[in-house]
Amino acid sequence: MRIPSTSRAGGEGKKAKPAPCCTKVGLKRGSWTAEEDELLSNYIKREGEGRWRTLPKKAGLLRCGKSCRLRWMNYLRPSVKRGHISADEEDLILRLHRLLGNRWSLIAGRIPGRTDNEIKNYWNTHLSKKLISEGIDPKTHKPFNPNPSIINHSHNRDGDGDGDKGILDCCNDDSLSSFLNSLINDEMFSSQHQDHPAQHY
DNA sequence: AAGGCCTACAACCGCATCCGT
DNA sequence: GACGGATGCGGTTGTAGGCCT
Repeated sequence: MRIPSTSRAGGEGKKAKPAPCCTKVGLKRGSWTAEEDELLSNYIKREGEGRWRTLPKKAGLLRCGKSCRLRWMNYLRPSVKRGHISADEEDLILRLHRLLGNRWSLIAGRIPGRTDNEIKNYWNTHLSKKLISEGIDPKTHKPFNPNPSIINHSHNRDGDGDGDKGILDCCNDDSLSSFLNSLINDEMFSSQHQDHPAQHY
C-alpha cells in the first residue's frame, strides 16, 4: 500500500547482533534497489528458484541467500498479488487463523497470491487489533470475558451484519478438527506439487 | 507550518526442519 | 543413526509516510 520498498532509504539500522549470514563482509543489507530486483528476477527467470545459498553470487548480487529468497517470495514473484486485502480474503484469514493459529505459511497457502509475510503483517496491524477491539482474544479467538452472555455479541465483528457471524460460528469442535486435518493434508500435498516447486532439490 | 505520534510493511534474525552424505 | 548444510518459518524491528495537534 504504502511505498515500494525500493524507495525506502535506510533499513540497515538493525540491531548490531552477530548474524550468521548477512553480516559477512561486503554483503548488503536493508532495502532492495530496482537494479537488485532486476538482477534477482532475471536470474530466477533464467535459472529457476532454489539454491539460494549460491544464487546471489551467480546473479551478481551482494546479498545473502536468505535475503534473496525473502525478496523473491514476498515481492518479486509474478504470482504475488499485491494491494488491498478484500473482505473475502480477510474473512478467510480469520477462519484459517482460528483453525491453524500463527501458521502463516499454511494460511498463505490457502489464499492465492498472498504471502505469509503479508498475511502476518496484515494480521498484526489490522486483524488482531480488530478482534481486541471487539473483546476477542486474537490468539484463542475467544472472548476475553468468559461470560457466555456476551459471546454472541462479540462474534458480531463490526456490527454491519451480513456474513460476519460465520467466522467464529462456522465450526463446532468435531468439524473443526476434521477440517483442520484435511486442510493440513491438502496443504502438504499442494505445497509439494504447486506452491513451492523448488522447495528442495 | 512544524513537530511529534502512529501505522503499515519490508526486511532481518534465530530457530526448526528437511535432506543428503 | 549422526552430522552438517540448506531452506523454511514465525517473531520482531526499523523506518517512511500519514495523521493529529
